[in-house]
Amino acid sequence: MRTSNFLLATLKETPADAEVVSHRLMLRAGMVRQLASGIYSWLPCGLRVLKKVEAIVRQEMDKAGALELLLPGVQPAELWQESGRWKDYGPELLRLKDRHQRDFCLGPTHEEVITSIVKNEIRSYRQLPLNLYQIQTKFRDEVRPRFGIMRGREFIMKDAYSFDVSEQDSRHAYDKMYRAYERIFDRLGLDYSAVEADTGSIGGSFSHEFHVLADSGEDKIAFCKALNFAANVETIALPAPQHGRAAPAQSMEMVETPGVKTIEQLCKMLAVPASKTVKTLVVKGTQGLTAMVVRGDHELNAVKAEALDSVSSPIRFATSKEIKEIIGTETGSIGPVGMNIPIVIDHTVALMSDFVCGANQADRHFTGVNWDRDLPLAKVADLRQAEDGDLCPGGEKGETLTVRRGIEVGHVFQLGRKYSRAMNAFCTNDEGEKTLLFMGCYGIGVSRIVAAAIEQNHDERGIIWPESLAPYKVCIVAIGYHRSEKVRQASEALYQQLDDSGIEVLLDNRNERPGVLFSDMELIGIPHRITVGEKSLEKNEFEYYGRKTGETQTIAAPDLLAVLKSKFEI
RNA sequence: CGGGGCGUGGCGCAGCCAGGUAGCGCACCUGCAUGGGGCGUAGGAGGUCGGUGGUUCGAAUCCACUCGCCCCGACCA
Repeated sequence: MRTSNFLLATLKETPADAEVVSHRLMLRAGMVRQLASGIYSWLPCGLRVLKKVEAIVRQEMDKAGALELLLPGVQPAELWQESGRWKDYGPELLRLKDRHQRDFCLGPTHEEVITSIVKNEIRSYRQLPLNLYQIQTKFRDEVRPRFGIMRGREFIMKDAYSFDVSEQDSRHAYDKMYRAYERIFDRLGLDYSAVEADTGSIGGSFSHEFHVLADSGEDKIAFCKALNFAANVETIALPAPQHGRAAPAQSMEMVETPGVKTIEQLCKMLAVPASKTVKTLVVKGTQGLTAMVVRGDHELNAVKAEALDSVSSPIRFATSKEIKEIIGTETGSIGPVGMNIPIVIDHTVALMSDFVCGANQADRHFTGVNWDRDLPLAKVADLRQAEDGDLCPGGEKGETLTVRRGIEVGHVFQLGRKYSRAMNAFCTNDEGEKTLLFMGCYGIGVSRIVAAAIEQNHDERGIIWPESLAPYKVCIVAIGYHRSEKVRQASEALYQQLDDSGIEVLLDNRNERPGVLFSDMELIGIPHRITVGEKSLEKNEFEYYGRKTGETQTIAAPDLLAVLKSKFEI
């Protein structure tokens, strides 16, 4: 391809809306354009990268024995009513009506459709195991789309579904997918980690998420190097600490805390560390409201809270109106002392003494509060999120956890019989009995991977593609293409030679200043650059520049192809 | 959903408070010049100021409604 025939939609200035680096660079490099909130068009340069990701995913899925198909994006409500998710899915499911006023939705995922196909086609265990996948556009009406392609409403996903006659076979299919995912992310050239994940509302036996490690990630991942353990922080159970509770040293006092709404403000005003305070969060329970108490410097783990019988699932926080009506105070001054709704406290809170908490009166807190003496010890549970430095739950020698941020790009899941049961997907086993199928589902965020790869591979000049993802492998920058016949001929000949060798090459033959050519090629992140100019042509040489290494080298013309190939990673 | 912010040529912004000729930079087009890192120079084209309604002699500017986009949100409950 020549840039003279290409839509090279690069931007010199950064659009004001773009916050994270991948979003900025995708816009600046002319890869995507926003059409509506969370909805993007893919321009040629971006599409080439997207196709690279797709191709790798497709190859490895095929190699793992999965079969590709393509399912509809628009799905009838009946199917979702059958599985129960028409009610359960909530506003993220975009619903619409056709001209006959029949209900449909835009598929946010395809368990229903795939199950309906399989239950009609599969009769016997002899037809199994089966793993079907597709690469398709999905739509989830996110509350708050953000970070460009990273959390869009419309996005591209590879989703696979396995069907087996036994739990053991299903486990087999799961392991196979897990290994295929490792190969995929290796080939994509990403720094990633497979972590134990929450099976969430879907239930199921186990699940792993694949995360690309990046500071802009929305998830927190805990690692334990010593034990080779990694998990999403929300899944990590934290056992009760073994030490006891210190004896009370202070008496309980009410103090004025005007304007204090946050733990930070509270600590500042009273000059106490956050670990001496507690925060009380009010959530909707199965009967009325319930208070959850964690230490001031800890975070409530929504998954753990949800798991409690007394808390409604999905978890919902009480509104300020409800708090005012039932507890009779403003947010910011809530505490367990004299609380008139059920209380659950975290393990660590149960072991605190002389702590600070809200007094359930506006602008007042208590100091020197102690369990048993000032208030009865409440129900104790594991409520908080694991943090950097916490003890590794599997460790016995005091191993600690390190927490980093990750972007979830893949998820493998055992579904068990949830959907086959709801939708009556049976087959006959080797004893002639009808038996419910065991399912697994396996997702990869194809479009998100493009953004994640940029988060991990960029510098101040632009994107630095891993070779496996680059829109073109080599670019030829022709300096003086329109002025020098020599340059034009040499660059065209080189272009032809590379193209004939099956190398994806972009010839920049625009009538622009050299600086413009160089910086655009660096912005869009082409891994290898050959510069053709009169100076070097006189010596029958080309100049090489490596985007990732910054390496420059002059290469004698006859050696060019061989030397260039030696620089390729793949 | 709550809170905040922003909609003015393709992009980035000023003008709005104090109503009166719509402006700047980049990009674009035409010359000249230049040619190894987003040069220089001369000229030019392009906007019913998100939409609707109102106030006014007069609205980008004031008022009301509305649409769109962005950011923040247990941190405290």
